[in-house]
Amino acid sequence: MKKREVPASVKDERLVKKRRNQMIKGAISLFKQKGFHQTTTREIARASGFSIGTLYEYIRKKEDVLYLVCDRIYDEVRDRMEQAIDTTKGDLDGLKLAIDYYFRVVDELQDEVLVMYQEAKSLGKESLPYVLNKELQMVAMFEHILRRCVDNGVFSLTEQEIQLFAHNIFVLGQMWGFRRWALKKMYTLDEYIEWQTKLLLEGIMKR
Amino acid sequence: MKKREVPASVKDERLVKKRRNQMIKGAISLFKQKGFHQTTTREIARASGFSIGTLYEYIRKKEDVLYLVCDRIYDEVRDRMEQAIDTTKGDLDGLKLAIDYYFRVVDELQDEVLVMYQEAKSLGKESLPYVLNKELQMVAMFEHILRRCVDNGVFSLTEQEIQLFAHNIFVLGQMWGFRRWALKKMYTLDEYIEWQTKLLLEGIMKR
DNA sequence: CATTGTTGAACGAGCGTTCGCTCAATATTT
DNA sequence: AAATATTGAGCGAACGCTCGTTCAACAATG
Repeated sequence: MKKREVPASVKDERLVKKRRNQMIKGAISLFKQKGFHQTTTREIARASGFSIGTLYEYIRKKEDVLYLVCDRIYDEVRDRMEQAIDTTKGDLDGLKLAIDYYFRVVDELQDEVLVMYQEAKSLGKESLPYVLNKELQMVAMFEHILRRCVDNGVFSLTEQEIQLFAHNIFVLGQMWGFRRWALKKMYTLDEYIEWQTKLLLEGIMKR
Repeated sequence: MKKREVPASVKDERLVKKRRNQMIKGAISLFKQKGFHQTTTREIARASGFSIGTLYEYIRKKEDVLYLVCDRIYDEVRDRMEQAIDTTKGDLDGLKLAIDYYFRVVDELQDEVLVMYQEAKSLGKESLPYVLNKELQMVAMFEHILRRCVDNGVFSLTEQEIQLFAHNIFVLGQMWGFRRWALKKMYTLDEYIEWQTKLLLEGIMKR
């Protein structure tokens, strides 16, 4: 996945990285407040700590900033997940912990997740599939855990059910981020995780 | 809920309604293709069948169009639901039917739902709560059904669980709309409804 | 002819993007 | 080591264009 050198010049690698980081950090904080479309390139430059001219030394189009931001956020979420979750164990507590940890990551990065969620659609035909693919990779982490559980006889699901269930975990996690206007009035994060885990695993039917 | 007369003039009611309908219809089809921000007022006017000047006889700001569109879409979804769902019965089949019907409405109006979902955030501080409230009303329909079921002893849930579960139904329905890029590769609508209903009701645990 | 409805040219703020310039740091020459 | 030349990151005024919005003129209605 080496592609996507946004400009083409041959500047100092260190500097480019540093400037990009300034840019991403500044842009995320602006996108959180006003969204991608209402944020001007000049604002991004100012928030990054350099001028509009310099900004365009490191990107070609405004949309490139959005791409870099989405890319970074996904990496951040994925890194945190990988760092904390053991996808190989395959027992029920492993699954519960994965859900718990994922929901907490979404909570901690809720602004970032919201940005990505709401603005990703503004990416061009070129970048969008690349970003969506990153999302599928995260869903695949849950699929993997579920498959291990099925192998170990913790519960039995078809492959189709595994994939759907993984999507559900993923989306219901995000839901805590993008529907907080409604949910935070009703639950704390801990309660949300607890009830949601219960509903996911056991459903609502009497047993 | 009489508020929100977007302009305030005293034109012929019939005409105002007619023009607004033209506008909403034209705008929805444009927003579906290009989103709110990339759609110009001139395009909206042309798609509505009149001129830019006339457009501004019936709205004050571009955002008013978005408000009208969101408002209409919610009404459309809610009307279809109310027309088909009996919220008073309170048995298991009633719940299943409600889910089934809701998912099919989302499927049928998927472009519209997507528009609302992605663009509602562009509404101003004034209109957004009004629209979000309409969303809660729809969630409340599911809450009502669930409460009746609990009353009838079909299953037992706390009030908190009822509300969360209603949100889950609502969001997992929308998920079929906003994640179709991933889901349509795996399931038909019928399959989606079938598996999703099963997962929602029974969870994944062995019983 | 008065009222109501329609039109689109005109406006101007604001936008993304460009490009000629600056100047400290570095390399080369003397 | 002093003098000179080269580099390229950084800059921001300026450009061209788009788009939301207005309004004086015109058309239709009754």
